[in-house]
Amino acid sequence: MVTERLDNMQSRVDTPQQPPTTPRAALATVAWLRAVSGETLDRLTEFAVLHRMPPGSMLFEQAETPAFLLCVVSGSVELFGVRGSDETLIELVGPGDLLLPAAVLNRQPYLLRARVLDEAQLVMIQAEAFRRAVASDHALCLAVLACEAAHFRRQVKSAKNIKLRSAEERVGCYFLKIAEQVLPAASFKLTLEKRLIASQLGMTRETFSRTLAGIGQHGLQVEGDTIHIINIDAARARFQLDPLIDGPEAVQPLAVEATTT
Amino acid sequence: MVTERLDNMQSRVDTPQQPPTTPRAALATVAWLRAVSGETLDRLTEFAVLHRMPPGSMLFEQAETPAFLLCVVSGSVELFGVRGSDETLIELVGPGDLLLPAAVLNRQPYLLRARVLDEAQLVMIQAEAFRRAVASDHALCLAVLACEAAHFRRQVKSAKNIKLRSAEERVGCYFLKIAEQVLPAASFKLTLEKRLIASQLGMTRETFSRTLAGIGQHGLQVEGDTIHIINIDAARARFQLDPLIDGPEAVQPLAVEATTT
DNA sequence: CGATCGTTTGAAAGATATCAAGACTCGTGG
DNA sequence: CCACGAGTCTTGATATCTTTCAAACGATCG
Repeated sequence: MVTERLDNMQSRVDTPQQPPTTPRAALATVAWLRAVSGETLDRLTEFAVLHRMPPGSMLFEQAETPAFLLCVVSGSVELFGVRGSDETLIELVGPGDLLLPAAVLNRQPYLLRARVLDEAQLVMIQAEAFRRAVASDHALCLAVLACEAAHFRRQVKSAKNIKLRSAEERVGCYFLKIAEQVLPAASFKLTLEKRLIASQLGMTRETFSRTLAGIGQHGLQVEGDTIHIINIDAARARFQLDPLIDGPEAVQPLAVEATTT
Repeated sequence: MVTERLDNMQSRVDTPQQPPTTPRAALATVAWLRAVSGETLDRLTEFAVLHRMPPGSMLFEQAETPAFLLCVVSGSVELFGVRGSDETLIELVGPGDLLLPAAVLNRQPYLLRARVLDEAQLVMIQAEAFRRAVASDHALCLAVLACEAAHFRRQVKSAKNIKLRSAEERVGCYFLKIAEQVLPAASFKLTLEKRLIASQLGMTRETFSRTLAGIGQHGLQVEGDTIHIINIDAARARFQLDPLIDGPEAVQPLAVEATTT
């Protein structure tokens, strides 16, 4: 039995020894900022604060103009598209990720609502300080670009998933993907509420729930929040994972070939 | 009567006096590269080529590893998600935009298939040259970041549109948005094939076609490829545009407050 | 003219959402 | 300790939406 966090958060294995206690120390835990100079990180965190927020905390509302750049140090944050009283989960954000840096950079309103899912530590950096730092520090700019590129590719994958696959296929691939990851194990537990998985996959909880039952016919037996891998080959036959949809999408620092001068 | 290009391509009004004849001149027409030094643009285009491609030309296939960065100078390019024999339009790209720079920067496979829609002029820049230039020129890095940010926000808007609205609402808002733009006019023509609009909006051509008929009840009468604005208030009452979904998303160069030194 | 491609339409099946009710979990306060 | 309330999950019945398959229509182009 293995417990697995979803896709965007394989980095769940992190849990640094000691949780950082200052904004500066928090940023030091972010892998893709490694190439950024200490001075820039100092400048960035000069007026920053490190907050611990309980689950359910609203971080910002759709249409708000960003005052801070938020960086998730630990825990997780859900980003919802909102329309009237309906919400749909657009992205789940985990340790080391920024919350909608595009809106902060462009001084544009947030397109999504952010709410804490698992108790989270967040670094809050003044929006203007962030913009200035990106504008003046090339290494930071490169790092943010890599971060933004990863976010873009995740969105494209999600769009393909929703537009090209049926509800059952989306659910099946979601589970099969986790199954392959934990594979020597015979079962795993969901770490995400079902209503959130359903929303992320673009369907109602009821449809998701029903699909769950039917999926037992394809080698994946669902029992509460644990999934038993009964017949992985049957699952593979029915649900074909596509790396261009289901593959991971980590932040990759820009690599340039050695200059052959 | 007004002819209008869609959303991503309001920049249709451009058509520079003389089409550029060299890669270097072509990049000079791209607005968001204005802050980039001439030397960098020279370096970028040293081994670049400027191609004119007829409609239907395949530019690259899903899963390919990028060899070039493509920049659209004129015309337009469709980006499809592909699964077996199914295609879905994920993004339409017009003059001044880059084709999936995220894949090029990260040396990752393309997630989409690119095909020329309207005859296009394209600058082809060696992928490695592009990466090196971004890594060494801060202004270019900033410009690409702004470009990528705009792309990300477009994807989020599209995801909200598809997950939060019904098929009829998506179609209605699509038309109403154009209607508002051309407003003193009483009608307008579609510049995009209906099958492409349908695909972009996440439905089949048949569903789209049927929805078209029903939409006449809400003040927008469809006749072939021209839409008559019969009753704009009825349309507004039924279809509520949301700037956080339907608003434009142009590339914005990073603006930093004046340094008060 | 015939071929191709995009569009429209019909009829039927299928997928998905909605509404409503019950089961279950979990934390709180009596 | 138990009962309660809130939230989640499941299940059933039903309605709606959407797709599928098929055919016909209309343009465009050699």
